[in-house]
Amino acid sequence: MGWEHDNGPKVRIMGTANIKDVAARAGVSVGTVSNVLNDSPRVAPESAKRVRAAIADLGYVRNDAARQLRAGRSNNVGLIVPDARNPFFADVALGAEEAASGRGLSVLTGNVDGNADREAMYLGLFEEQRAYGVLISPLRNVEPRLEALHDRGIPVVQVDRVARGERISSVSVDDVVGGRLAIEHLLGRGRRRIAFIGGPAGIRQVEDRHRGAVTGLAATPGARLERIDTGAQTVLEGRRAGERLRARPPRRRPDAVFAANDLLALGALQALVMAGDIRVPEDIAVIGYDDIDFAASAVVPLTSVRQPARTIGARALELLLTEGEDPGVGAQQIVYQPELVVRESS
Amino acid sequence: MGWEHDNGPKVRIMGTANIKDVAARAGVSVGTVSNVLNDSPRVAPESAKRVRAAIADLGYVRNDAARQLRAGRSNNVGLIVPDARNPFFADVALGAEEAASGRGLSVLTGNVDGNADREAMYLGLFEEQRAYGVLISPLRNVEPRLEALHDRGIPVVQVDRVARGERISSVSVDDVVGGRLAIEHLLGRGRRRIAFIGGPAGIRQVEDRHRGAVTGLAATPGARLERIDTGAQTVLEGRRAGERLRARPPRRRPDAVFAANDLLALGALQALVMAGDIRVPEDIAVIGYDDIDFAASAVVPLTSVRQPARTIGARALELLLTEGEDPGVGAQQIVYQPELVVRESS
DNA sequence: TCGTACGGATGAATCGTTTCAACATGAAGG
DNA sequence: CCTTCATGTTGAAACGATTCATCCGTACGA
Repeated sequence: MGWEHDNGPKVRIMGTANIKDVAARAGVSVGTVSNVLNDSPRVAPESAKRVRAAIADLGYVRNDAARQLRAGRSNNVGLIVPDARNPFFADVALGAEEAASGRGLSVLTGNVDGNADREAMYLGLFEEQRAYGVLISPLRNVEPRLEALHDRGIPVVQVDRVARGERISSVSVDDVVGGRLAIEHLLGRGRRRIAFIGGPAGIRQVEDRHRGAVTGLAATPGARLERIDTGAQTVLEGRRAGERLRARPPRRRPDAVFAANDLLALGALQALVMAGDIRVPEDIAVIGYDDIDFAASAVVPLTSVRQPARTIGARALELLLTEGEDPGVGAQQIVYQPELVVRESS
Repeated sequence: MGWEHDNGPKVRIMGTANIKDVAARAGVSVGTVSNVLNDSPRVAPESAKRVRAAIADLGYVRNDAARQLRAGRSNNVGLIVPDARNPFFADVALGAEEAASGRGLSVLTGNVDGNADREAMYLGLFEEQRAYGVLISPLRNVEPRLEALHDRGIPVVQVDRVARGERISSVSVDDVVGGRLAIEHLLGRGRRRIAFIGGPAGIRQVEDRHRGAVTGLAATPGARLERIDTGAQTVLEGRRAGERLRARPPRRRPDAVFAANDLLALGALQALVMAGDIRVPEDIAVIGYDDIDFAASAVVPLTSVRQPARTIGARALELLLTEGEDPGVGAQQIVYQPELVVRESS
């Protein structure tokens, strides 16, 4: 190459070295360096040592973009969650991350925060990045979009929502059953005027849980279900809904509240007991959904419908792997059953 | 090219089309397609229309790896959080995401879950990906690592921790002041035997808050601070610590608990009041840290030290931008002041 | 008529890695 | 001495987008 001597000005700025520089410094070819990087067995120990020394000297770090370009796909799994502030999804993420580590995959999470545009943005991002796969708990129905990813060779698994079509896999919990469990529990406690507090209409989880509640109610004559819509599924919105109930004259209040998730339930619970004139569960029973950690330490420990969040995340990632390895296998729908956790609030 | 006719077998499998295919189909050069993709002004409307039609027909999606390879950096900002289950970090993330959107950047979050290996893994990942920048709330001191990223041209901002060196920017809240605020509040309520419950020793936030507590205590003779170490900063660990306190004979119990974060505080609070023989705050006052949403809806609404989580995230991202645009500017250390939020638990 | 300016379009070079057919070397076997 | 085999190593091709010097027409002014 003609610059063995006078290496002063040839020194690259630290951190810009590429595989060629490493090869030159170690006195081997780029192919050999690449073999060392991917610890292929076909490298003599002596060469490997020199290569590793050169890497350390130059502060070389592999350029993943080039690697991906060549490979055609990346080793990142995209996880798209509707609301990172909901601990339920943090748990799902944890399950996925645990399953991914050790298999050379990394999970990168995109937080949609209830915004459909951002959901589309992250889907586009992972598509452009040719992610190894995508896990998504969609806000609304985006299956056409997901099938497009699938066709591009990016495995997709829907989390917390059963896929309608037959091409996308999913891992979920039966929310209709969960809603029914909740309502039957309240009915069993003698409650008849029940309020359902739920996030923006159209959100699948909300609708399914509501539907389950309606179903469960049908068998009991005289039982009523009122629906209170909220703008989002947050503690704040729950509090607002609770305040609206508290503002009513006592006899127009429900005798039980079923919230579509624990954030709403905790907010509502707080608003109800705040003034002290309403007792939970005596006057109004409250039940939530997800059984997040905070449910147990609420003003009144919260009855809730538990979902196996971590298991869901882990299982979803495993489905992704099987599809990634063998794209031929058909889609699978895995449905877990929810579990009622009774505490003092009901 | 010789295949204008007989386009049957030439049709690419949907989703594998590249920019050349688009160019061929639109009857223009790849350069022109690229110009359309990056909406450069130098394209005749007519050509642009044909290109867009071709893109739609072929289901073309840009390959980000190739784009990044050429560009030398990506448009993704990596956010590394120590514990996604702590709503505080979800809020920080939200702040960063809001600041990023609209500037063509996406935030991808890596959850370390208290595991230093995974922290290193995500740092390596974002380095290999040549991320636009990295925001990190480090578990322990990783500044050497961060400076390496910095030298490679990847801006780094430490979140929730003041940088020691002068090369890395940071956005944080003064945890020593926060610890002092908490302890002074408890002292002001007449408490003298205080227990500090904190995550694994060595975690910076824990140590700073503890240090602040010790400082605040010094002025009051007769006041004692006991330290109870936990293995992690979770609700569960907090509950365990609370149970240990409850198991003591009444006179050996503290008269106040200061927890290093709200998760610990909520767990401890729950354990303390569970049996009913301990009253909060009469027998034992409890104060937490972060003022997460759930603090207000706890068994006994929790007094806490508030940090402006969203602002921190947003500000950190802005620092990243200024460094990204002009790498010459020096590092900045932004420190916010914490704020005491008094509720019923103290 | 010639020169020039300008809006558009072109396509080869480039980014950094992996892959793989081909090659070099030495040892073992006939 | 000639094959055959195993073990390492080589380096050019390929991945797909962006960039930029160059080129093509056309219109306008002198």
